[in-house]
Amino acid sequence: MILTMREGRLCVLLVERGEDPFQGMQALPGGFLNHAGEEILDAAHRELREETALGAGSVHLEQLGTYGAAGRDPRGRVVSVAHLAIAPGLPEPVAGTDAMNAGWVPAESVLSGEVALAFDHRRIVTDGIERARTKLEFSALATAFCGELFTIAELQQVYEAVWGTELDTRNFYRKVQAVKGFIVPAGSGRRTTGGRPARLYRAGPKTVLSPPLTRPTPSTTEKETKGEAN
Amino acid sequence: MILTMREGRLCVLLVERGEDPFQGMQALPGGFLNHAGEEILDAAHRELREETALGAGSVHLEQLGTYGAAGRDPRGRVVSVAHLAIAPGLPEPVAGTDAMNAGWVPAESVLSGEVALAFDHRRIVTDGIERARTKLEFSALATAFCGELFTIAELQQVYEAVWGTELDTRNFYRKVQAVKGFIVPAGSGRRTTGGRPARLYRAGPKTVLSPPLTRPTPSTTEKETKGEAN
DNA sequence: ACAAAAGTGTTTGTCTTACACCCATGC
DNA sequence: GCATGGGTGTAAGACAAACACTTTTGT
Repeated sequence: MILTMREGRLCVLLVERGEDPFQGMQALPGGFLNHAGEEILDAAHRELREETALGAGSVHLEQLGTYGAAGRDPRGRVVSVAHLAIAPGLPEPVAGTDAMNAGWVPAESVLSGEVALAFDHRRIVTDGIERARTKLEFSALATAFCGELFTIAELQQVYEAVWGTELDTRNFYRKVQAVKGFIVPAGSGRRTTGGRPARLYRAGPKTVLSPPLTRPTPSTTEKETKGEAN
Repeated sequence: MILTMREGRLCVLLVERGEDPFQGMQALPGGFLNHAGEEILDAAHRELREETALGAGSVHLEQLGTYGAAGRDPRGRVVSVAHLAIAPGLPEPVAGTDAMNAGWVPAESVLSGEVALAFDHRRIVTDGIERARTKLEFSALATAFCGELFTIAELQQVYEAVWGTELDTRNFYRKVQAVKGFIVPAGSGRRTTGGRPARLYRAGPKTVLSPPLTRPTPSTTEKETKGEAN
C-alpha cells in the first residue's frame, strides 16, 4: 500500500485488476514471493520498484500486518503480508505487469467507500491510514511524504492531509522546532505563491518525536465515546 | 507469545525445545498451521489452548507481526506470524507436545538478555512487550491481565509491572475513574492484606482510553531538557 | 487498634490553545 | 504594496505531579 501527497491530498496507489478474481476492480498493488528464499521485505521493495520505479533508499517501507482470512481470495488460501510505503509526490505511474491501469486515488474516497476495492483491500487501506495517522504523532514519518528538501508549510500540509484537520501555522511552527533533530535547516529559500520565500529544511536524525505532535482529538474529547465493541 | 502477571511481575511463557534446532534452549510456544484452510487466528487460539488449557473467550489475542528473515530458522525458510496473548495469572503450565518443559519467565530476564532464546524469539518478545506498553496507555488492555473481578490496586500493579515504573496511588485512582467505561464497580469487597476491603471492578465496555493514562516518560524527557528557546 | 484501600483537596508547574503582532521579501 | 510564510509574545485554560489528609472496614 503506497501513500503519497498529491495536490495537498493524501492519495493511495490503486491498480485496476486485469485478471480473473475481481477483474476490472480496483486493488492494491502487490505480488507473490519469488522462489523460496526471498526476504519478505525484499519482495515488498521489489514490488514497490516494479510499480513506481522508485529508488529503494528514499522510501519509507514498513510491515503493516498479515491478512490470512479464509474467504479473502476465492482462488483459495492466500496469506498476504501487507506493507505500508510512503513516498514524496510521485507522477502518474506506469502500469505494471498484472495491472491494466494504475493511478492515485484520494484516500478519502477509499475510506468513505466511494471507491470499492477487491479482496479485503479496503480493510488494509483503513489499517494503513490509521497507522500513518498515529505514527505522525510520535515519529518523524511525515518527512517521508516530503522530498529531500521541504518547507514547514509543506510539512504542515502533510499533517493536515493525513489527519484531516486544520492546524494553527504559528503553533505548528513552534511545535516542530521544539523537537530538536526532527527537521534541520538547509540553506537558501524558495518562494511559491508570491510571498516571502520559505526556508528549506531536510529530515533530521531523530525518528521518535518527544514531545509528540498531538492530534487535535477529532473524536476523542467529543462528548461520549459510546460503548464500542471490538 | 503469552504474557501474564505472576507475583506482581510481568512474565512470558517459554518452553524448552526438545527437538533439533536449538535443542535445549528456551523458545516461545508455537506451531504450524494445520492442513490448508485453517485461519491464522484460529491456529493461534489452538496453540494457546494446547499450551495453557485456557478458554478461548477470556483471553486477549492479537497479531503482533510477521517474521520471515532468511536465517531465522536453520531448517530453511519459515515465516512466523507472531501473536500476542495476554491472560490473567495462570498456574504453572503443563508441557505441550513438542515442549519438554514450559514455565513462566520474568519478562525482565528476557529483555536484559539474562535468558537467551532460540531463533529470533528475543526480538519477538521485545516487540511484544513494547506493544503491550504502548497499548496500556491508550486501550483497556490492562484488564486482560486481571481476572473477571479485580481491584484498582491490582490494576495499578499491572501498569507498574508492564511499564517498570511506580505510580502514585491517589492519582492513579483518579485517572482510572476519570475514563468512564474503562472499569465498572461490581458488588461487594474483599480484603487482602488486612486493611480496608478493596472494592471490586470488572472491565467496562470502553476499549479506547480517552484521556489516555500517560506513562511517566521513562526515557523521553531524560536528556535533552537542556535546549533553550532561541 | 491497625493496616490497607478508598476517597478528597490543594498546590505548583507545565503544556496547549487561540490569537495578536511584527518581520522579510518576491511579484 | 500586498500576499504569504517566517518568527515572537502572551494570556486563559487544561492538565499532571506531588503530597497532605480523611474515611472506611475486616481482622
